[in-house]
Amino acid sequence: MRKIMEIKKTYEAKQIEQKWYKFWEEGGYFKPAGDPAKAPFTVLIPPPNVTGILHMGHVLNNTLQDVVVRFHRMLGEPTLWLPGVDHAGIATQNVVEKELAKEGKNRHQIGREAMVELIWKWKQEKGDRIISQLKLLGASCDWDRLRFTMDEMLSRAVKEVFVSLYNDGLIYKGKYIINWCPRCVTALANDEVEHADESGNLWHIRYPFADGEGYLIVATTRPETMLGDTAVAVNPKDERYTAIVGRQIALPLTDRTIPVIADDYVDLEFGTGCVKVTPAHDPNDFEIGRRHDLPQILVMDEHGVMNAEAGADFDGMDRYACRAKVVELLQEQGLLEKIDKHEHAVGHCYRCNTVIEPYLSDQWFVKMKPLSERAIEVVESGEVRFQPERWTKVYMHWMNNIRDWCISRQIWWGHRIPAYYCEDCGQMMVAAEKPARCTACQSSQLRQDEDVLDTWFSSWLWPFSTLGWPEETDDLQRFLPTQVLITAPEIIYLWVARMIMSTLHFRGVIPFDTVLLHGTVRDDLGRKMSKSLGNSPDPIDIIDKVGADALRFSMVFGTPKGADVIYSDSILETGRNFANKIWNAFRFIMMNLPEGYVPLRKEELRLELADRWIYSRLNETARDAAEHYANLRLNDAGQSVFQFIWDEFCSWYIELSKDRLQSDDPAIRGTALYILLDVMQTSMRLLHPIMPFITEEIWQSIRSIFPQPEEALIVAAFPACDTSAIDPEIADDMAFMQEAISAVRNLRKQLNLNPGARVNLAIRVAEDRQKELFARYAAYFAKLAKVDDLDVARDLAKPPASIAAVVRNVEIFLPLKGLVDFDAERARLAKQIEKLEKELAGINAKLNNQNFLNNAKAEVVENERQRLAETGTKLSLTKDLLADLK
RNA sequence: GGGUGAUUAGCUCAGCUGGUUAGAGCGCUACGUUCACAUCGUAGAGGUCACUGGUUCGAAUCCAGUAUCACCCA
Repeated sequence: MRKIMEIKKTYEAKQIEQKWYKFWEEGGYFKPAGDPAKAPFTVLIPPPNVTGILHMGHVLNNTLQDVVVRFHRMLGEPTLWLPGVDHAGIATQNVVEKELAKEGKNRHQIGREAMVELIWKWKQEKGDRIISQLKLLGASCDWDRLRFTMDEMLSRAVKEVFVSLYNDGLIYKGKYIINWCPRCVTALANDEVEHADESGNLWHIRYPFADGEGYLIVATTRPETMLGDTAVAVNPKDERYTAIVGRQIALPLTDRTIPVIADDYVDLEFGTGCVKVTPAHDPNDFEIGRRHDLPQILVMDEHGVMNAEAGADFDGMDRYACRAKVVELLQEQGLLEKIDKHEHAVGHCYRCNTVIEPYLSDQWFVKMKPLSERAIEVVESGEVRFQPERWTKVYMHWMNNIRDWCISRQIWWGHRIPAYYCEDCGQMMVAAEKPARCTACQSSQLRQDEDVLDTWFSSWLWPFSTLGWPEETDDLQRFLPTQVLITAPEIIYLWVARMIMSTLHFRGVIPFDTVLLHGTVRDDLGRKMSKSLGNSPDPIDIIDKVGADALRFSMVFGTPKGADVIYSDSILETGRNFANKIWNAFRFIMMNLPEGYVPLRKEELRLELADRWIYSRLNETARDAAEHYANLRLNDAGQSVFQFIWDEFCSWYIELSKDRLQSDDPAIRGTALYILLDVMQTSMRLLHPIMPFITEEIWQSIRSIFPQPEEALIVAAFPACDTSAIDPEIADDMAFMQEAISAVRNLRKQLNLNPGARVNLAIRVAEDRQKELFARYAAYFAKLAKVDDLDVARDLAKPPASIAAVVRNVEIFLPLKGLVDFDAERARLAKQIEKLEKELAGINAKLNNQNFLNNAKAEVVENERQRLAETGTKLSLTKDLLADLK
């Protein structure tokens, strides 16, 4: 027997995890290898922000990816998980700006070049922290291929794409209403705007007709924008207003007159049914303005300060000061009808929380409609599949209503737009490299566009830019299309859809065939984890405490495909306890290993019921787990392996092996040891994708004494199901023994027997086969139910003063030595009878129903017949028992 | 306002193509320190599957409506 001291009593993850991660990384196991004849399996990481630090959302996302990747690696497919980070334009620039602010400086003071240099420096020093954190989690990415969206290679792809789309007429520069942050002085993408409900006012303002007869009332939440109004709109179906369409309004506080127009956009129900139209300061009004060819009057500058167009009274005022003044003046002039309290959603900058101003400005756009057509087709045809399937609808809805994409950002950190302007003649040139001379006037005075591209403009190229495009690299040939993309549904539009479009356009292939969308990690109150709530635990602390394996298992176990994860420390215990359980099963085996152990040869094994049963179950588990992993039902994969290891291997097989390990017969002992080791090492293979570290540790230990063909579990074969080992008859015999043992344990509990107390049993069987089974495996009862004598016979007389249980068609009697509460026993039997009768009634109802017999499938009917017989027998036996007690 | 989804044990949720005795983890109750594990073991309690109709021989499962909640978009 080995020294117990060698293996700690509780599993301690930390050192073990570090040891094996180093072993894998140095051994090059994360690189695509495997069977060259097999098609590669590739997963693209959703690149985290370079500023990011690991949070629970990353843990979920990357754990799922790693499980899938490891599973496929074990199938022998050349597997590549391609990692990378993105430069996160606004977020990163903000981080560095904040540091600058601590020194009392801002970016404008130090200038563009110095600022960009500073951000690069920050990136080298503090960026990529998340990469080392992913390693702690166990992520098996090919780190030699780590990409960054601002890498030379990826930047080249960005420029190529920009120029190409421009030349195809798919990129254009134009005036557009965008979300504008007056503090950051930049356009924001829709997703960068956070909406919050705020209580504001709805000001009702009188707009007098120009001819002096009467007025209309319009309602607005932003009265200052009236200075830029260029029309009033009513719904064409609105009979109240049909007569006034075409008349002119004298716009208050200005000297302008504006027309009344009719447009379907106007809601008849809302407010007065009249809407002021400010095309330069409201997205809906912008659209109305386009339809009716209205002027666009910009009354504010980029800092949210009113300009000359607003009129001399307001020029130079902040937008909120202006609002107050406008209201005040309207009041004075008797044009303010009323003020209502009004709840409405207000957009805020996700960075600085400043209220967003819809703003008309020069921006660059990608024309999306032409790109969307094939992207719709490939999803309709099933070439690209979303899982869970419901997200297909979300994707389609967006695709069918796609809008042009504003790709310019007024910041410095990112890919600068490759457009150049001639200082002399104003000519615009788009080119990957700066032209030497103006194409129109030959001037050499050229200036590059100040704006940079939206970060998504580099990440939408991720499927091919990371593989070396525009070079025709081997990687590109080999790994595109990739297989599974695993990400969060929030970025279906921002990223997933755009990748599909770009890859189809530039490569003519789909980027991936399956998109797995997972849920959000929430706290135990169901709230999203967020910095401001402070409800987000640091995953690194968790890994430090219980290990990455425990964290990974806990996350996977409780998370069905696509569902949210409710995280609390209590779910963590599931993984921690499981790791400990596995560890102790392993420890038990090692403790029983003789010095100089040599495994038996397969032919020397002397298999008995439990052995055949555990192999039968092992193979079923291998089959189920493989299916679940392949179908991305990772929680089910975890569930089946968990259940097999804990409830079957540990609770039954190990217990039953204990006596045999004490046997003097080397064949008996050797058989038990062999199977313990073999089932254990196979189980480690099944579990490895989810808990890579502990499984590698145990598997390597076993391998040193129980030879395995592979050198490391990470690249070991995932067990194929040996269907010949799955034996329903064996399973049924074993189930019968288990049911009987449980029944005896139950009886013991009825009597409140001490767990150590030994008992005798009498069993009345119905078939000779059963008698043989009980006789042969009496040892199981001795071990697991503390039974000494087992008296088994077909015509066995019920022992006097005994309590009994019915298992299938067998009666098990436990003679009473001490006192028994007969009332309690009668109550228990009566309850059981009631349950059985109810069940029987249900079965009878079905079988007496001619329609059921006619319509149901033959096997369903047959199944009911069998149940009728079994339940009937059990019921009558139980009734006899009760009668005996009366 | 438009869309998508959810409602099953005290809690968090499974239950995939209608036929199960409706499951799991945690929690709860009782007993237990026998030589893998108290991060454990054994046994047990606990559910009119949100509501109302419908389809069907048969509905937690399919359909319609109602209620409550959540998320996304505007």
